Amino acid sequence: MAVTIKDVAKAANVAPSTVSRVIADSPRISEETKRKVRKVMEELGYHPNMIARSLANQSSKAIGIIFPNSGNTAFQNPFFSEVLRGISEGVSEKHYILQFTTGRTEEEILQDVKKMVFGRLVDGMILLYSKLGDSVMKFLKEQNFPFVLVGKPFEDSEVITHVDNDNISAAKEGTEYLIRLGHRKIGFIGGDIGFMVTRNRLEGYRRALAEAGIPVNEKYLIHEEFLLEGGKEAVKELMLLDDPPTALLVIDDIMALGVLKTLSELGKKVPEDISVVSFNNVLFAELAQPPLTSVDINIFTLGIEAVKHLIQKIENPKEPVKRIIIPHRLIVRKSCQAVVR
Amino acid sequence: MAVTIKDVAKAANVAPSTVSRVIADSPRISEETKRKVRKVMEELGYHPNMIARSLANQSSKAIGIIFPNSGNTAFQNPFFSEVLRGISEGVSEKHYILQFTTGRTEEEILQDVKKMVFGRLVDGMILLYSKLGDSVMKFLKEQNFPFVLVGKPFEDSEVITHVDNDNISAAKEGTEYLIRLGHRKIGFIGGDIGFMVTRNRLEGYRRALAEAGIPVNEKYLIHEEFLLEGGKEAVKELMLLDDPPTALLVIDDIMALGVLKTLSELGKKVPEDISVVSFNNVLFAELAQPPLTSVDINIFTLGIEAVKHLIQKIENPKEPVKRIIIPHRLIVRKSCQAVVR
DNA sequence: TTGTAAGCGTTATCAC
DNA sequence: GTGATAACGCTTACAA
Repeated sequence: MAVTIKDVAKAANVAPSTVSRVIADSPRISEETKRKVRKVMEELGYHPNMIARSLANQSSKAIGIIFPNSGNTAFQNPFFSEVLRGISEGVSEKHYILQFTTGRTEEEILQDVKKMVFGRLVDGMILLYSKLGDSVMKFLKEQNFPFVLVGKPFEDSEVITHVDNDNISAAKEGTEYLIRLGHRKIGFIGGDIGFMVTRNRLEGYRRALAEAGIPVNEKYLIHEEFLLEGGKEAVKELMLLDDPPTALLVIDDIMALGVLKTLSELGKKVPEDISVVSFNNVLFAELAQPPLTSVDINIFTLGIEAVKHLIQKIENPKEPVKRIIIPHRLIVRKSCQAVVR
Repeated sequence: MAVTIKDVAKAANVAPSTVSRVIADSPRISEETKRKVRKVMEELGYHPNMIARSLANQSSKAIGIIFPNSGNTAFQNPFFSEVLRGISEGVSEKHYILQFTTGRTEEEILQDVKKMVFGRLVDGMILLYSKLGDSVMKFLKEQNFPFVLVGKPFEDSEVITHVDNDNISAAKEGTEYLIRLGHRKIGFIGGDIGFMVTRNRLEGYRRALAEAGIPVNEKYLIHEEFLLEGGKEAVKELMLLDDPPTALLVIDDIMALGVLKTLSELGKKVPEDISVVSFNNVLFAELAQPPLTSVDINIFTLGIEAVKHLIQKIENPKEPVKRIIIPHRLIVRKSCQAVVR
């Protein structure tokens, strides 16, 4: 068995409580005893048992991360790797520890979350998606457990600290860019309409069209749950329309890659035959052929801010609810071109 | 404060130990008491405190995952997302929990690992890389702490349970495929030579050439640490050689994407002007333009097997050391073509 | 079949 | 300044 605080105490001829105080660097302990105890800790190779500490402190100094159903798409999408990088960065600085849900269905994830919350395994959670009627968020709210949402809540947004982009503007700007290039027939390829991000971006798209006096053609609207294969059929249908779009707003770089592929199979050239704007600006946007014009949403920062405000909330329960909006920026590359008349 | 085992005991008129036994579904408790206690647990909304349980059991039922310096490349590469999916799957089944290192330098990571090990935060670890002189693995070995390595150890491989691909054969086969297409001038673009995977694949490449009687041209060998940008200059130099290669073996799909991009900037067409074979077969290999011929190494399975054997080792310390080799398979797509004479 | 009590390794509240 | 001692919530001999 490993060396405990008691072993140190014995060897240093002090009480366990003294050792504990030395560890906490309590000002009420003399420098001399501190030195002595530290020396013994060193010699014996003492390391604190975090589990015992958690139990005594009623705090685990750990944060739980909730992914959308990891089985399918989630881990595939670099968005999550990138928020994770941000989160990791923040967490590391604050000396917290990271814990993950591993469930694949919403039900399994809920079980994971309950285990973490009730099991006192984490002090707070970061929810990486906002989905209509999500039972996980409902649970967190009911329990009044500290959490921050990455995304925009469907309701109670005055009560839920969240960090998000202004996705409506982001999509509006992307669409406006296309309109400025002379496009009037613009398709929208979105994901599951159950996710807030899909809705917001769709809304931005609609507003841009409205302001430009372009009626929305419902045939131009596609919602696919699956990142890649799924979009295929839909895109084909879209392009087979009598009056196919000359530009596409695609909700996500990865989906855009799928679209690019389908387009190339159909013999359509980007940007010559059709322009594409997507979102997120993950690494692969730049690597695509052609490089994608994409709205950068600062994913890394999303992660950093999420932990920052979560930790504030954990350490001060009276912390007011906050809404953090991370700026976005259209990165123009080579996937768009002015419409030829 | 939440409801504890004692509250349940009191409400059910039994001893705390009885409640504990009911939770563990001990056969020594009568069905009747079990029913009664369970009912009370339900009513009171009892949930076990995992921290307390860990302390009493001296086991956290948690597994730690060690990433290579996450700051840079690691999270960017879908390899890690994909192993994680596998690990996640395995872990979820066994009702273990996942914990992460968040450090960015080897030193920070080592600190994270020490905290997990000494702090009793995890029962075992999965090391996701094999690097020459790595202090993290050294530590794990010294402590005789249960871990499994994803990759091939540099030394002591009889002592370290590891799950790996036969990367030498994988690379040999990839190279042979190119040779069969008539290529004799084949470049090798690898990553950090400090990683075992780089060395093994280079070795496979060398063997294939040797068997085909093709001398190795050292000018054709490139080692770049950075996934994307890094390769750029090197690839340019390579292609500017008097006698440039007609085919490239690239260590990783993501790096291959960078290579594809650079090639296209140089006006070189793939596969017409130059053939490319890469490794890992992540999602993006298929999505690339042209779709990449890549050696599938079953990343997901790598993850699944890693947790499986780790858990065996955790639950039975006498479990023998194992070496698990996951099969690979060349997936032919459109990035290669026979050499024109 | 169930209860009692000690113990897991800390921290925190009192005393002195 | 430092030392006893009681938590924290659970498991597990050992008794009964």
